[in-house]
Parts: sequence; structure tokens; C-alpha cells
Amino acid sequence: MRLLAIYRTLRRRFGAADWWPGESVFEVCVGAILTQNTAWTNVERALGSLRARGLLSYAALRPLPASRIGLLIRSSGTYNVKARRLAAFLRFLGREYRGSVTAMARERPERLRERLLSVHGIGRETADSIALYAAGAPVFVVDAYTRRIFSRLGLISGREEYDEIQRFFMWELPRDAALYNDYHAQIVRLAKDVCRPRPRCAECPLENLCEKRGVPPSRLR
DNA sequence: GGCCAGGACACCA
DNA sequence: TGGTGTCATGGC
Repeated sequence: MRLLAIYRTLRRRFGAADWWPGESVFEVCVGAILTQNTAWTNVERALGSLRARGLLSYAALRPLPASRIGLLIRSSGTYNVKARRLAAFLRFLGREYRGSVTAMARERPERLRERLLSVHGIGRETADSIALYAAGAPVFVVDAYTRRIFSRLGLISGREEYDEIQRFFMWELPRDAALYNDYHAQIVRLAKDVCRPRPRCAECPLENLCEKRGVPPSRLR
């Protein structure tokens, strides 16, 4: 089963995902940084903390020192690190786009990715998440779920570089931001609802392919 | 009480 | 270029 067929199977099972979970484009950017190596439930708490104080906008957040931001996002973990990264992103947004995520979203996709990667604390996955989910750019997001699930299915080894896996997906799939958006959302849903916290392989829409391939149970989380 | 989560970076050899 | 340590909370 190849990539498009897998997507169609997931889509039939889960329906349209309508992602990313965020109430504004700015919130998507903040969430993309806060979710680094962190469960989304913890990110939601931090976003809620910012929202409750009316701080989920560039104008409100930009004047705050990183130390203050850190206290507000504690629940997302590694909060001192993430506060510095958020501050770096805010400086970037102010310097390059006068604080406007709308202006940022108008940037050409390749150029936007390149510029985001120059920001401290924004790596490939975070840059691509912002480019796709905040700016609607046709770039495929490769995350830990993607790596884990597709290596189990035998389509990648899982040890490839980020860019190599991304090229694989973008080579095989039509260049379509809506497709990349929903595909990644389907992967996350499969990982969360079926593969974790305890594998429910009998309910897997992908015909339990990884188990049939002899993937050991220890890898099925 | 230990393991893990939708990474990125610094440092070292 | 690749390996390892660090950051840190909250759920299970």
C-alpha cells in the first residue's frame, strides 16, 4: 500500500480532520514552538494560560521579557528554552513582517521555510508546521509519528534525514497543501487513537500491516 | 517512580 | 557527520 492509498484509507476511517488545533494563525505559530517534544495536552494548558491573559497576539506578547513568558508557559515543559525560542520568533516577526503573521503567510513557500529556519529554535519540523498550517504552503510535515508509523509499514527505515523523508512524501504525493495538511492530521490521529497509549491493532484501518510485517510489539507504541 | 511526549541546539570527537 | 546531553512539565 503506497502513500496515497494509505491516506485514502485513513480519511475513510477518520473523516476530514480540519487541522491545526488553533484559533488564529498566530496561535498556530506559538503552538508549533510549544509542542516541540511535548504532549499536546501540555501545550493546550500553556496556550490557555496565554489566552486567559489576552496574550495570544504579537502586540501583546512581543513586549514581554522571555523570563515572564517562561512563567506563563511552564506547563509545556522546557519552558525557559521555549520562552527564548518564542522571543526569537517574535523578534523575527517584528523585524521581517512588522509583526504581521498575515504578511508572513504571503511569503513564497521556499523563501518562508528558509527564513524560518534562520530563527533560533525553529528547526525543520517547526518551520514546516508553521509554513503549512499557518501560511498554507504546500510542504509536508515530518514528525515523530510519521517516522514511527511509516517505518513500521516498511516504507522508510526511520533513520533517514528529515529532508529525505519529506522528499519521499512530496515526490509521491500531488503538490497540494490541503492534502498535506489533512494527511499529517490523519497520521496524528492514527498515532494517538490507535497506536497509543496501548496499541489497538485490531482497530487499525491499515489492516494491521505493521504487525503482519513482523514489527515487534515493543515498537508498536 | 519511571517512561514518554507532534524538537532543537550545543558540544564533542 | 554522527553521537550524546540538556531542557522540564504532566499523563499514565
